[in-house]
Amino acid sequence: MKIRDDYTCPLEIVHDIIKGKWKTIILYQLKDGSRGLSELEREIEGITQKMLLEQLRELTEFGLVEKKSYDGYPLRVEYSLTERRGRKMIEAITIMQMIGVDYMLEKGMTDALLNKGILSGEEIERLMTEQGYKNV
Amino acid sequence: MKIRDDYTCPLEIVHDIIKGKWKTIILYQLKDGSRGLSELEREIEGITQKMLLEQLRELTEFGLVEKKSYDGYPLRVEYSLTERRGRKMIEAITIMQMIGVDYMLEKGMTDALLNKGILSGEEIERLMTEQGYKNV
DNA sequence: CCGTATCCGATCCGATACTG
DNA sequence: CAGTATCGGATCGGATACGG
Repeated sequence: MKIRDDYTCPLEIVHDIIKGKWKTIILYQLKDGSRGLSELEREIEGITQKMLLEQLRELTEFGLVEKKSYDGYPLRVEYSLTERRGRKMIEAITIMQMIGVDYMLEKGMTDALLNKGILSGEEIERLMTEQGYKNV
Repeated sequence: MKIRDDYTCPLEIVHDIIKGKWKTIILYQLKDGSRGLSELEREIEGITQKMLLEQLRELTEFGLVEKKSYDGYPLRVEYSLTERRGRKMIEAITIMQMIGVDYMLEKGMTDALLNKGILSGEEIERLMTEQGYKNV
């Protein structure tokens, strides 16, 4: 991606930073520590190597992700969140994920939440009662 | 936009919620109170009526924005943030805006920050010194 | 003032093949 | 294991015209 230099407000940059289908998912995957390319490819369901590299490059350009290469064989590369902006973005993504969870509870999409271990059955039960969402 | 019903993780929904060039800007514009369509059109530089309506509809479908219509002449419609999800999203957007501001400071794009009244000259001076960014 | 419809170039993103 | 190149369908988003 060509980074513009004529942004007129911070939210325009925000858009460029988070746009794309995979950015938030990649960042979230990095929140527990650095990862190699193939690890990410394995952990993120459905992503292709091309998209992964493309989005990682953009995230790096914006200073949210850091890349370290180690020569030798096999090649080793590590991607990780930057302290300054990457960690900060995780704060925002965490809030947004809560909104996503809330949406899924409202629409009764509880299976995915259970399967991915995001919430336990008890937590789902409690939250839905709390919010007045009907079980479907 | 057709809302899917087969999301497998909350971050997929997050993506649908925030994607599009104008969503965060529209939400941010609503943070200080409800707005009519033409007000938003006037306040958001560069947006077309078509995009505005499209994005407002999507934000409404996801429960971040609420729409109230009042019959009569002239027609009056008010868009506002929902307490439950709209306000929550502003928390995330605020964090992301900080990242955008930081990026602009690093790249020396201080004019836009001054012109929009986002930061004062003194604040810019202080932050740049604090972060070790060089004046350009 | 508010909303819909259409056309069309730009961009996104998945598939696939290939290199060090 | 890590990364590049290309192609083509789908989607996005701006311009513009029209309707309630």
